[in-house]
Amino acid sequence: MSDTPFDISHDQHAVRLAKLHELRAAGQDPYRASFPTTHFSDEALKAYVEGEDNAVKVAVAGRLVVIRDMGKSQFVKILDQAGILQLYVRKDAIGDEAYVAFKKLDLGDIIGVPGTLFKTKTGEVTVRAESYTLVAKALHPLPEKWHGLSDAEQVYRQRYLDLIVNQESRQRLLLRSRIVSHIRRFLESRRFIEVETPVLESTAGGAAARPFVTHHNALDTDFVLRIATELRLKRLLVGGFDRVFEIGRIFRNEGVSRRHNPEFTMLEVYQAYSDYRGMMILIKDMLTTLCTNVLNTATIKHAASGQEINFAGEWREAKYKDLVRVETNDPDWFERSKEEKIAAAEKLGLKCAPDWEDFEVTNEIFSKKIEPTLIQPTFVTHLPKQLCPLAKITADDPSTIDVFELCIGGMEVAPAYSEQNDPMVQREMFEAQSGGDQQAIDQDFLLALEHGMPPAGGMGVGIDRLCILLTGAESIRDVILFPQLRPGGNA
RNA sequence: GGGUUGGUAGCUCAACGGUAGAGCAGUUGCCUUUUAAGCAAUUGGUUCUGGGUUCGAAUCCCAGCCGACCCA
Repeated sequence: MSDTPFDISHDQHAVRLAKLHELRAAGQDPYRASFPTTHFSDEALKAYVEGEDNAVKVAVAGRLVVIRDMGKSQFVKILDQAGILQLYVRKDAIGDEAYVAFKKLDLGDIIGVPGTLFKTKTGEVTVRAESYTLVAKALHPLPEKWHGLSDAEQVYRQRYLDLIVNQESRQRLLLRSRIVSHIRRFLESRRFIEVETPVLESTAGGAAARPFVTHHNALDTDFVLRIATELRLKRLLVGGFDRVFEIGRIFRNEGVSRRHNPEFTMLEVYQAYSDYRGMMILIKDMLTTLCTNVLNTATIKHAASGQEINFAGEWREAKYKDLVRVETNDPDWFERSKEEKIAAAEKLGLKCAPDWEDFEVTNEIFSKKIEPTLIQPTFVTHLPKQLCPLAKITADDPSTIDVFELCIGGMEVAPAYSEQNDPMVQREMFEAQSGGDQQAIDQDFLLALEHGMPPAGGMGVGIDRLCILLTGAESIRDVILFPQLRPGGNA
């Protein structure tokens, strides 16, 4: 900026603003309304005909992410949704005036380029530019090209920068999109219908969790954000929608951690006339086809343990009580008193609160000592009935329910039940759980059950956790585009 | 909520209590098939904020803000 009275060469934002004003002064619009493209970058690469340089015409557009200036020609790379594409821009091809302007472009600018495909001497399919259009000027510099953006806070707060500059992030989040898409297609192919149920509810049901509370002004009523979609979807079973699913945002007002975001995505599936055994087949088919169709592999590397997780072959099935008996090395564990259980749990290095119920002590052992060791896909079946009031009681053991928890990579990925459809039993289980608090019971749901709900298998799949597993991510924040952070911050 | 740890140039990172540096990016030159392109020159700082200790603080102490990890 030699004609600028002050030296702004150190201030990249000011330099870019000056270029913007220069363009406007020359009568050009640095923010175009549109630019017609013919190919995404991957399509352009495929469209090249081997040995026939400059035979195929394309028009591509994207963000400038690499500029290699060699005087009278430049190699640049643009990034679009599909990936990165190289362009070759020659002074003698686009004209002197346009070339001078092209040299003033900055990394981060978005350009549109018509041209022809050729292969460079190093074998990279490249667009030979015939002209170019600046379609959107970037006023801020991109993060460093080699290391990318590594400040976790900025990665989450300015995800758009992370997506531009960190290709692993980009790939991981695109993969999430494909995973969700596959799940939809898989279920639809089996005649499940996708439905949408309310996020705002009067009572939070279907799970045990603290809800977010909000207020409706016109109705002057408090609502809670849903903590599960279960009770709504079962009403649809009553209504004759025999196979339904919802991929819905769930909100739980609890801590944030590597495994928890206050809002997360849950798939819930219900299939009338099936049961938890039917859900086993469904989830296994869903995950194995997901692996073959989306990941193109039957095994994935488990980031935390380094083990290979194998989705092919038979999946292990184990009863909850058997796993606990083995872990505690006590065949009579379930005959012990609560005090004996607490003593044994503390010997295993666990802390138990004195006000815990008997089953909570056992479950602490399960979730802290057993679940983390279940790396290969494992169906844990027949959980104690206190853990879920919405499932059918096991016929030959009234202390357990007909359910499984699918554990993979040491995490609970999908719980499934034979759904309770006896309205009398359901009411008793709700009352036992709520401790007599009638307000906490969803009376309308019970009324629906009294109209007759077909027997059904139901299942919940934590989409975020599934994505952690399948993408090898270390944190839930890495598979959520915009994870929850405190407002404000430095970025 | 508790413990540990971090915040320095646009980005990635250095700097024993003693003049705050490098690479990339930027700016100015050279270069018409490059691959983190190259060569030469060069600009750029409220060291997160506020207190304190000290002759002197990016560095030590206290508080706060925002993260990360572990635990509850």
